[in-house]
Amino acid sequence: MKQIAAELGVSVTTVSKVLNKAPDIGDVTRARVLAYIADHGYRPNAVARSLTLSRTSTIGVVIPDLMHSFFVEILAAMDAVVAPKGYRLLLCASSENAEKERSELEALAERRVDGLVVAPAHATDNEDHLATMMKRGVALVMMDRDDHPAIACHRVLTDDRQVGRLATEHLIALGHTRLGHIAGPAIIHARRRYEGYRDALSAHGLAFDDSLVAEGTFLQADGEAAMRVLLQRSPRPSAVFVANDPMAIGAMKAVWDAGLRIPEDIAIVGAGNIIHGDMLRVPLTTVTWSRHEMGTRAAELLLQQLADPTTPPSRVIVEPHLLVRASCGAGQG
Amino acid sequence: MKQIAAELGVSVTTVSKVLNKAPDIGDVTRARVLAYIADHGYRPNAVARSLTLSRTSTIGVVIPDLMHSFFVEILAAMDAVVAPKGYRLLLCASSENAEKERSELEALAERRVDGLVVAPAHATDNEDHLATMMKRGVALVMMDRDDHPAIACHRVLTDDRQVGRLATEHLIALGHTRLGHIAGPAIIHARRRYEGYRDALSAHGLAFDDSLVAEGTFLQADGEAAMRVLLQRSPRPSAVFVANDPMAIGAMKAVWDAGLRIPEDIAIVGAGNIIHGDMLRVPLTTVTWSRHEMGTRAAELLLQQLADPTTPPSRVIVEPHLLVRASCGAGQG
DNA sequence: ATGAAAGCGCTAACAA
DNA sequence: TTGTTAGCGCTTTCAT
Repeated sequence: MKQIAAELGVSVTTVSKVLNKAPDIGDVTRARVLAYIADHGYRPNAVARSLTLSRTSTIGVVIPDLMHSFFVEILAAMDAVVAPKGYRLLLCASSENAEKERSELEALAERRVDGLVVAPAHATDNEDHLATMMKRGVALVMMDRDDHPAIACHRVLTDDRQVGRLATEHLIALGHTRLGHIAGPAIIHARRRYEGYRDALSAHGLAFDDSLVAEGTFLQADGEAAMRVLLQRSPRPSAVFVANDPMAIGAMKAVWDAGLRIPEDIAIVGAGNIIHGDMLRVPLTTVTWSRHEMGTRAAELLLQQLADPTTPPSRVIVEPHLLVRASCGAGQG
Repeated sequence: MKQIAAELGVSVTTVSKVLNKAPDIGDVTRARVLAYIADHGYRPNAVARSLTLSRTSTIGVVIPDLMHSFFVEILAAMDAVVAPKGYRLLLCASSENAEKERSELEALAERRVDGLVVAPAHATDNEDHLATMMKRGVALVMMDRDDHPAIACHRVLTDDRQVGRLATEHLIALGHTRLGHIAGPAIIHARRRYEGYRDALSAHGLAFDDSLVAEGTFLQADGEAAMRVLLQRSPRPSAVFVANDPMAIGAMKAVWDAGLRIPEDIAIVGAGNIIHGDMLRVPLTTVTWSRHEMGTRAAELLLQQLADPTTPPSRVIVEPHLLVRASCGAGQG
């Protein structure tokens, strides 16, 4: 393409300089080049540019669930800080599946993204990839999830144990004593929510009953299946803390399919404040924290790391709080 | 990197051939190379590869609303057909904004995507870009929206006029006579839904009342604002066809905020079958069509176009049908 | 103020 | 079966 631009009788170097706003270019030449570009509709080739610069101005983002508004909101916040700096986001979904995640990470590695924001789908898998990418100089931020302790990267998280506590204590305050939990998969993030649940139980002298805990992968379908299991227990729990909102919605479905009512027969509290959670048949009480802050902080850390790769890893915690709606019953207890 | 692989005393060509599974390579050499790659964790540089091949194996996707499950479901379907062929999707959101769309299209052009799937946000803007990209040999599929008639590309659509008819006739069958419409923006797709609404009106001898039509951009917030406008009319409409589900949800919010009931005071029908539409406080009656089929067909057409750029443009229509839930009241009327 | 030359990591003829 | 050579489109010293 620049060949063609050399039709103006200038060198490719000159054109390149014009495009990069180099100062050492004559005004007339610059004008000529700009004019030519304007009406011939030339677009620089980012691929070639990336190759020479060994920099793609692209940030890979790997999230576990594209259908969950939580991650999409974070994404939007990241994009807002990163786009003005000339970076683009390359979005990948792992579907809470370590293998899919691996293949996405490999693709991102081959594409030579400058940075990476990931909410890992698994506690141990793919750690090699993450480590390799860091070693290669790819800036890494771990987002929402806190596994892979050996990876020394920035982390933007919420206080998951507190999430579990807030949710469970709300239920307890409402007078429930037979409390179930639908847990997430075997990652530390889910584990902490579970621990928060147990914290609250023991803080209030309630016995822990193993049979009242079911497990899912954080996806809606699993929440439904898990709730069906809990409904088999007798006596069944009168209230359930579900580890995230998509599963909570699945759980609600299971409750209604069983002909029971929320919250009269069973109270439900989720986490993550999914979109339209306030518009549901029974508005979902949930624990929430700022997606905007998570996305913004993650993006800022990423950019900082890109600017100065020696920045020591930091750990930012976005505080959660309870959002009371209708799915646990009337008042604040 | 291949320099380093030439540590094995072979040429880069040889390594390249191994990676591309060329047949003319000795078994022992192949094995040695593969072994080296395996334990040195080498990843080919897709940027360089793209440069030589002038092919990125990337398909750009521009959708208007990342928070709308409709598009995300289509995306998932596309990914499922395209990924096994070695293509990756590069996702961009226009937020129903022509300027944002323009900047995303420019970025995709610079990145030299091989193909493009777009649901255009505007009837005329950015047509130059689309045309230029086609001229450059980028395979283009227009998805869900049918503007830019001058662009001769594949199109995967639903029958939008029929969408409007189905929705409106449902309302009429239920006995409503004062029918409002919350329309989408000035694109043909929205216009057709509006025409379907008018078709149904006149087919049943109902007068069209201009004051009962409000307009939004397809985003939820606009649906809410538009419904507030319609509620000012007196008498207000007893039923409203909203051009898509996100706006329908916004509209529901406005109705409830005004202290009215759905469907008793006002019936609502949407279009697009948004996720959790069945779980809303009042389950949303909507017109639906297969996102899976749309995504699959779009992806297949894209691949075909990539394989044979001379393929004449085709036009596939995915038929819509009514999905009755509760937001318009009891029975089938 | 402008340009020549080298090189980013890869693939594709074409030779050997 | 393997290697040599020549680019892909760009940026970047370093001369001029």
